[in-house]
Amino acid sequence: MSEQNQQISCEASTVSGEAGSSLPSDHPTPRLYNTLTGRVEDLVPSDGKALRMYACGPTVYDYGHIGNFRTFLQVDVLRRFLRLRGTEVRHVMNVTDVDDKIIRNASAAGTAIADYTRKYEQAFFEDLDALQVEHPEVVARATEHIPAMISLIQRLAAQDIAYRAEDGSWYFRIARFPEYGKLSKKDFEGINDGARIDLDEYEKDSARDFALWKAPKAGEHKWDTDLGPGRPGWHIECSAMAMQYLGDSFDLHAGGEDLMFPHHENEIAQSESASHRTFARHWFHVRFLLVENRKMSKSEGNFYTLRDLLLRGYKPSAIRMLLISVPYRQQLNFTFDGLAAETVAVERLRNFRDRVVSTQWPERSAEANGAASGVAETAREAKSRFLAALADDLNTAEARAAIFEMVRFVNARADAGQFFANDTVEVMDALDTFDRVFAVLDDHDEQWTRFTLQWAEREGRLDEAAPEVRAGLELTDEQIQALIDERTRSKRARNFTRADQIRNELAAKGIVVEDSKDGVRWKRK
RNA sequence: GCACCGGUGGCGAAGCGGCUAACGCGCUGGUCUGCAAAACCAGUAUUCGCGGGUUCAAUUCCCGCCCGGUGCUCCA
Repeated sequence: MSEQNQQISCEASTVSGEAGSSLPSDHPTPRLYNTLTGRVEDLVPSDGKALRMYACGPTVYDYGHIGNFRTFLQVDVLRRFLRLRGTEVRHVMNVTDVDDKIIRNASAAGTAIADYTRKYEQAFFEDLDALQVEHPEVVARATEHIPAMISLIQRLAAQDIAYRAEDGSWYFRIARFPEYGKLSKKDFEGINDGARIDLDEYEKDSARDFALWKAPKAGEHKWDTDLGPGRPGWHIECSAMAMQYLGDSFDLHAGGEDLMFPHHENEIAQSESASHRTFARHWFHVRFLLVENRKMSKSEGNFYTLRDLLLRGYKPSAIRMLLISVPYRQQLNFTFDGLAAETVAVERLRNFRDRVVSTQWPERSAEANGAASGVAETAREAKSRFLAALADDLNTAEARAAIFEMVRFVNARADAGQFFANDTVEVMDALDTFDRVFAVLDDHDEQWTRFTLQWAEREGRLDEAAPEVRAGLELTDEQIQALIDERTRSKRARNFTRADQIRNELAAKGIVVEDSKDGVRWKRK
């Protein structure tokens, strides 16, 4: 019924895509698990035009860690997949640039909070770039949306759902929102919270009531507003900005699993109490990752920022590949062995693309015309399997498997002399489709490693960089090429001792040399 | 304690009622190569945490147990 209507409206918006070869059957409707309903459901723009989504962004008080980035990466997979299908995306992300931690850290550093947060906000977007994460259409800073938050609180106050406590803070009256708990599936009916917490201390009517607006403590940064001086609560920030940019009701809200309660539950309570409409129809939660089988934490000593990993010599592409490859609803066990494995896996795909693009493939002869080598068919099949897997609740593991199977098959055909010039189109189409979501084939790794080293130098943290990383970037491309040319001359002169010496020298600096019929290739490991 | 999720080869990880249990990495042997690398071929889990049950048939469904993780406390 409604499902069918959605399908139709969705296809109408798909047609605008450029790829004429893409049949509708190649583009099954994306289905995604919805935390709110507990079911896998179709995900289509409710207005038939753009998918409106809100994703909780970073609190910019420090550098982002790999757990943060798993969430942003999975949201990136979602938006890239939607765009690949031709669905327009309107993606809003907040930047929380005021909260307790920021206020504390800024005052400890003796700087204004804006100066303190600017650095980390910039670093956050640099990290996203390193990981090839597309930027949202709208990035909204909390501190620039105070009036929207005030007016939302006022809407709630007008209904007596928001109330002012004695100290000037404003709270949300949970008793007025009977559906409270519907997202996290918690039942608050039987809870007698007064028995557990000393209410006077909180100046709240009920212990569960949460802060919308916090009265300032002495000397703290504050905004003077119609509600009185203070600063916004965390939850109201997302409600206000989501509603400002996406309307009272929109398609999807995303975030890490820990945000489900209380943050997202509170967002729902605030927003739906104010608007009397469904806030977000679909809720997308990304599970936590483990590091070496333990929860990542500073006390465990397994806490890694993206920059930590880059300084150790791991490539952004491998990190992206690893964090993306395990479907978002599964806990992912991040290990250094796994990261090394993904480095090789990315390498395999890049080698394959190079081979397809740079080889002079024979034209299919007239007599061979009838006998299909199966390459084009396999590529087409791989592409549709890839798309189907992603449409099935973003099964990235299955999706990449389809591409790897194609790679092995095509490599084998090519070795057997059964790959022809006109097969390239289909194979590259499958590969490009893969990469529009996975985004690991273009090599930006060296660029970001270099960038991170420069950053470390500025921050006085160069000693954290692995020696091989620094050594690998010592040689310029020109110097490397000169050595390779010398090696080639030595080889021609059958001076293999010198040739191998050069190869070993380069290898020590992380540069790998490969010979093939089509010439010498080199790359940074 | 209550709630939820997961335990599949050396590692990571799909599959979730019946196909030889994907895929990546690793390892072993081979082809190619001056040697490597890349690529390919062959091999690498008679078995899916443990014990019951349902079924003609279970890794896939149900029950119990063990182990790991998460939430309940402004950490993605």
